[in-house]
Amino acid sequence: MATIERNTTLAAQIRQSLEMQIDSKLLQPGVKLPSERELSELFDTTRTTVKEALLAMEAEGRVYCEDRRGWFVAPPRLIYNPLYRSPFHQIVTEQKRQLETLVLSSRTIVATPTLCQELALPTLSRVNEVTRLRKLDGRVVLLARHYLKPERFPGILEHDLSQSLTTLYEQQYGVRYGRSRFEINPTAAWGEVAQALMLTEGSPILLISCVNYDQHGEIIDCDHEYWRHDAVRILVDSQELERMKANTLL
Amino acid sequence: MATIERNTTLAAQIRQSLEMQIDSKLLQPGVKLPSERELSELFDTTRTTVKEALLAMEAEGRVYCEDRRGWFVAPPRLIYNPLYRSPFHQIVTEQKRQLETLVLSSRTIVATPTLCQELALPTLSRVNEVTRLRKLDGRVVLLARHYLKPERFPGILEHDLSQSLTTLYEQQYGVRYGRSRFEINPTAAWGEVAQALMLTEGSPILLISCVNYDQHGEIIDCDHEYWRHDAVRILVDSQELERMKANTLL
DNA sequence: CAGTGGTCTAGACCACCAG
DNA sequence: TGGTGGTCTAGACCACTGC
Repeated sequence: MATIERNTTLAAQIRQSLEMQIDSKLLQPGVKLPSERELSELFDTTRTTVKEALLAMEAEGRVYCEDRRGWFVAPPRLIYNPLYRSPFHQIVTEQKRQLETLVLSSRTIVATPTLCQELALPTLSRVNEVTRLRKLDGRVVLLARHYLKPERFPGILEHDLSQSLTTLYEQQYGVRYGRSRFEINPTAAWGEVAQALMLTEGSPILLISCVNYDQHGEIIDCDHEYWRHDAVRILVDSQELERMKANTLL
Repeated sequence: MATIERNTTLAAQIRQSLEMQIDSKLLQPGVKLPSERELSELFDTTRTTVKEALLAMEAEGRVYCEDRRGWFVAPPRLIYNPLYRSPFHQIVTEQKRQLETLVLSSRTIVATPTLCQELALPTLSRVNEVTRLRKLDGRVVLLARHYLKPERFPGILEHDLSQSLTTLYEQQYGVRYGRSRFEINPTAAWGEVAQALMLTEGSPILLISCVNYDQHGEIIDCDHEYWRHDAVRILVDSQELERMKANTLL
């Protein structure tokens, strides 16, 4: 919550002013803020200073920016447990939110060295790559690239890949997730990633990389998830893991 | 790795130029970059543009800024598993790095509503708060605030709190960590946190909140860890958890 | 085509840090 | 005290979006 404070900098005053509007629900999640130019007139300053305030609020996850579209009030973060490999759709609906999945591409490629290492493959192996964009309540929040071992999922690229891969694995191939391992890196978005997430080049994002194993401990696939950093909150409970295990192995 | 590309923007060219120097080890981790003014002359541009390039590199974790001190080449990230509650000193030395811990304050306070909830305490309970600053290879990377249930650790504030709390708990109070639960929030640094981490107000950071339970499933303590976002890489393996459990419970 | 943010210029004054 | 980044001004042109 924003509190009234004596603050030295102009940018801090702009921030507080906007935060008070947001806290008081006068500015609702998803609503577009006035343009940088309008704000700079409102606060009798320049775009540079307004932008500085907005960037700090963006870092905090209070507002977000869509490239050349404008600034918006950030909705609540999605709570996400990367170890909990249930269908993503389910995770989202349990939080009473709406998911949309777009398949950007699906193809077979030669694995990069990093991928070979992650999937424990010999060099120059081929892998299936599926790139999907996910929208939360209509907003782009996640670009996910899945890399599958082709021999485990023959012909999978012919299926409808906008559905849950978890379900597809299980129903079509009898493969279920067992243990998994993930890594979180705060980093920046460039090129395609920035474009897909509608971010400016160099914006901070969260990169979550998962490696998944089946019920027999064999590697199934891995994925690289590029998240808008304000859209997610990671939550991991070691106890929940026990329950998951019970569910998976029985 | 930076590759030579035709890039449109000046800021991107500055970035690539600096990244090439870093990749080629001409600029070693920890080394100070030329001042913003020098760089702007070097690249025949203004401080604004130089700063834009530096901020993007900071988001990526290639460089970092110390408030009013200058810009430095970022050292490799520390690999950190928040579920793995072994002495932090051990985690750091295993990665052949050097840890320094400074106790900033230790006192008894009235728990905030958030804290009461996290620790499952009645409202207006008192808790012991220990604030510590941690340096990795001489660089401030983490401000950690621990909140302990006072009745579990009578007189703990009299001990030397710059040592491992894990060890202190076990040796002085016979308390060992069992399960735990953590949460990761990308957010921004304000006030004391920004100051302690030598960050500009509003810089992006990673907030990791942990709640820890003892071997009997009772809550022991929780902590709020404010990390410089470029200093850490979270890694969690569900299998490792099994081993941990075996170690803790036997 | 009007409006948006993205990028960039060429300065200025300040607080703070280090020698 | 000289040099650093922090903050801020008052503009400009551009690429792209959305009507």
